[in-house]
Amino acid sequence: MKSPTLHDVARSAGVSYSTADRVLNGRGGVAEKSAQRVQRAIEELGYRRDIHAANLSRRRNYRFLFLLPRGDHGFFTVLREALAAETVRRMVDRLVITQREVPAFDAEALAAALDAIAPDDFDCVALVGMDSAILDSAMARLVRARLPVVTLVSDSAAELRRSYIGIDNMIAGRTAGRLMRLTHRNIPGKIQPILGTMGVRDHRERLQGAAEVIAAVGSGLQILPPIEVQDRPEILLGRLGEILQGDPGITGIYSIGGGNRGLIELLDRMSGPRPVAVLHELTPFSRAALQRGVIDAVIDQKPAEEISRAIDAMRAIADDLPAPDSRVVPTIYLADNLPDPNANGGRT
Amino acid sequence: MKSPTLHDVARSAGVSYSTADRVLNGRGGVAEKSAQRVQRAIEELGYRRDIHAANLSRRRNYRFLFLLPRGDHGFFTVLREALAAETVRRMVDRLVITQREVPAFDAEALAAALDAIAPDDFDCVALVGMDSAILDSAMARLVRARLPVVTLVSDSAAELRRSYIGIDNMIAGRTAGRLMRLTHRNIPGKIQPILGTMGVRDHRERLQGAAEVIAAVGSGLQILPPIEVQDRPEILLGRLGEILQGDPGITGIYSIGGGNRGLIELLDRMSGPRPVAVLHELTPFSRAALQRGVIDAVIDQKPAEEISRAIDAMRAIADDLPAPDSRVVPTIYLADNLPDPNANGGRT
DNA sequence: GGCGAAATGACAGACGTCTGTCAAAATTGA
DNA sequence: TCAATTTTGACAGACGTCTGTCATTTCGCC
Repeated sequence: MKSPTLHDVARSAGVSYSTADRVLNGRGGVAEKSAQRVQRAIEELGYRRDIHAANLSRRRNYRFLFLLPRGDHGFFTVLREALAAETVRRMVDRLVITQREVPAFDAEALAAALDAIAPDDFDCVALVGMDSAILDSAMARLVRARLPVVTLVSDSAAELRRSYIGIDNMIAGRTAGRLMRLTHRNIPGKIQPILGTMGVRDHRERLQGAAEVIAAVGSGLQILPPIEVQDRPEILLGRLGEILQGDPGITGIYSIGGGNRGLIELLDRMSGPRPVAVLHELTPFSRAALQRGVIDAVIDQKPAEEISRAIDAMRAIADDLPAPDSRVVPTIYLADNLPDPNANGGRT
Repeated sequence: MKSPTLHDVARSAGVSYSTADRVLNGRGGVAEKSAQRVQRAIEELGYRRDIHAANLSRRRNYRFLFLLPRGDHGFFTVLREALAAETVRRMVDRLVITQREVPAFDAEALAAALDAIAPDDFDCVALVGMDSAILDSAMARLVRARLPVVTLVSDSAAELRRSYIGIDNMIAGRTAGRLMRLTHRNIPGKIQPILGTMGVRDHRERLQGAAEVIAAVGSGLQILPPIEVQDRPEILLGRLGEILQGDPGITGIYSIGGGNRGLIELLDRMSGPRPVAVLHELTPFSRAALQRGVIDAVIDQKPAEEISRAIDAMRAIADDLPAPDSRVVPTIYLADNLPDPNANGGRT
């Protein structure tokens, strides 16, 4: 009934506890054949080390560092809050989580933050990846110092990071495209994509995914060249305003990332029928817009779930278990299936 | 840096470890003022008992029993598999989970299964609720025997169960309704609901939710009287076949529960444009149908997540912590955002 | 057979908590 | 004031693992 202990293993292998321990923890100084007998006993008995007893004994804490983008960017705020909630919830499990803020979209600053880490202070680091050679080499330095790194929300340096936790942006884009097709069923239309900048891979991928689905033969839909708003609401208001005026045939707007607030403002001011609007990331703004019917759908990557899974992955890494990548499936929120805003999103 | 131990608390309160322990574990025989000093010290130091050390010491396992419906009903199969996966994943956390199967939709059998439980063998029981006085009284007996119960997927006896983990079916129905409106945008249409039986509260609630949204003023949509298929595919094939023949104005089908396979079969055979089809529960069947474009959307309650949260709730109950209800938000799957079928769904 | 090195076993003390026992101290009541 | 209670403290052994020390045994080799 009860699971075997290392003492049981030792007895079954006909060796002393000390020897079994030396094998289990790879301390060396064990004859080959003894080691094999211990290994066999472990397998036969189905021994699993009691990780909690082990952690107790070694006074071990899991010290994780999260480097999260600063700023009132809606999504990052949600992400930081999710981490804060998870930090206290996981304290009981010996998780000591440190949250540091770094400037958003600034690879050099992130690299500098990495360089400032004392590798012995943490067991694993999580960061939001970016395409940048400077960041890559900073990550390489960390990894060389034996501090594992995982990427969160946005991947980078796939050979260096131990795990990526986030959505597949191509899938997110396809999902948006599918929503456009469903809302258009046989009716021809034009979809206007809006994005921060084509310089961000995540945005490019979403656009590509959406384009694949929207422009498929028989969809009757056409996807227009994207507007780049560079995170500046006035650009959005101006350019999109013009375009909508000039072409009343626009039946859908896909906001790929950035500029949600400006877009919502513009839609709020529109009179008469408005295009179908699909946005990314559930924030207080997009939630309110959904609820008052100004937009139709929000595709969300569930930051709370990403945080929770990232922590799981980091713990697996710290415990030397295989940590699989964790692809989060983007979820679709409509006006009716919004999560309870008070719930801490992730779990319970 | 490191968190205080009960020894620290005792020292700070000026009492012995024994006394602090007596207070912490409510063993009695402690003078009121000593108890207060200990309590104050606990608060001042922010003491949190090390639950893992405690469990180690008391040789404690969390013994949970799940009573899950038997049968190849797609959803229940997924649910059982999710539990099996979670059972092994959580073994490391001292969770000993027993899974027993009971006949599906059979309140008396479920009640009998409850009566057969030895209350001392488990720390908490999870079951899929049903409206039934017999079940209620069996639950009452268990609760009186000090064995807490949580409901999963479907609620019942809200005063007896300690926690409900599942979706709000009204919300699920509204979400389906919203999908119908989005796919119809201004185009009038008729929506045909299909359900197992009006005798199941979950189905009634979904229908009601959908009706609220579909029949709202200005939607241009009409909701037809539901077809009850009683889980018998031939009824569905016959009745729905007739109806579709007779009324080509049907533009949407909402399958509320049960009969998915029959519906998919029928849609597969249809030629020409088909109505919008929204189903519940992701199963191998509905997934395949989504992928080949025979249906448009699946509303899923994420069984793996429900299982995971149920376990969390049960553990909280066993540890005497408050266990909040956990409303799972129904999620929408389209052809493009399907989860990886190999992933164990829930976590990691 | 004897030497050195390698391998092994035996302990002990720790981690933070639980549980039981027993004696000493403090408090209460008559 | 004394006895009966109540309260308290001290201790020991446990849970399963880690870690270090030290003595003993075994082995390979000359």
